[in-house]
Amino acid sequence: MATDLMSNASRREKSNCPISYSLDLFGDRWTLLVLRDLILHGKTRFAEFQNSAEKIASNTLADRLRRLEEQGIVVRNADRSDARQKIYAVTKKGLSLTSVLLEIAAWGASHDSQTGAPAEFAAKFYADREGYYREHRQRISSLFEAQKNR
Amino acid sequence: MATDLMSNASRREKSNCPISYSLDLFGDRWTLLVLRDLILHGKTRFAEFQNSAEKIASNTLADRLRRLEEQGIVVRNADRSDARQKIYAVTKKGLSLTSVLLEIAAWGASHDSQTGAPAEFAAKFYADREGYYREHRQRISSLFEAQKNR
DNA sequence: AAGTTGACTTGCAATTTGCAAGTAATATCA
DNA sequence: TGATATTACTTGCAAATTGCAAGTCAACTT
Repeated sequence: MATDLMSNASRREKSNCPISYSLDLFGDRWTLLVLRDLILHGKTRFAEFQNSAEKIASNTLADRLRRLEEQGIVVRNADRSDARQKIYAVTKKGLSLTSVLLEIAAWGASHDSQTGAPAEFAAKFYADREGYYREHRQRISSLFEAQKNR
Repeated sequence: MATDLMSNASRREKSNCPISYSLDLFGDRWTLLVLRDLILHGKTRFAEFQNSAEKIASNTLADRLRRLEEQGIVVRNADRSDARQKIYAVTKKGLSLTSVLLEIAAWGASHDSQTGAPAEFAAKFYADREGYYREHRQRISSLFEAQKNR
């Protein structure tokens, strides 16, 4: 599997567009799902990511985690009480992708008639994004704090 | 090239997650760049998309436009004054992806030291998203209005 | 000491993508 | 009016990415 950073985007010509830059880092089918698990579901271990409903392959997961780490979006630490386990957590840079995730979630929730998201979610989010962030900041940033104290 | 809808996501197990749903539709290296060109740069023709700095291959572009059309995110109309040309435009559903694009752009602009985005963009956007949307709504929705009147 | 667990890696087949070269239907030019 | 351009694609093939199943290997657990 791809070892060098950027191989994900190696075929695309460079541009100075910030959207293109972002997509080089997370514009693929899996990266944002891993970040969703980290940021919104509080998952921290390899096996937990594998257990998500979408069933990412272990080699792809390893590759995505490696890239995210190389980009400073996640950090990998050994678990103190069990050295086999590695604990993944988002950095501040990674946490700042929360609004991207929520925006994508709100769009999906509004357009997927089969969505599993709570019925009010999208409406509440669109009506007052800042309010929504404020309301959930505690929960979201607590994940980050937990990681800092390791 | 993939002809049937969803082949892009065929390998991923279904889930009821709205993020997963969204990524099935635009979680790849090219789709959001096409939407960027449509929504933020006002491009409307096949050749215009091909001319963007990232140099999408023509078969991939055709495939992405086809999928977006199948999903009701863009519409394709013949140009009245030149039947060779097709005019692509976003629908309301497509236009509602603007906030996703801007959120991704702001993140990229904040983290890419080489970004071509104006220096104040990300700061202004993060300081007051609603204000930013309000300020640019005219420009953005005019693209939509132009399409509606065809 | 033997078995289990967790986090990966490896090999190979199936898919997707990029590249270069078509093709087909207009439109424009001489 | 016939020849040449344009525009929006399609096609064939090579290269890159992904998924799947089966390891590997160090650290627990019993």
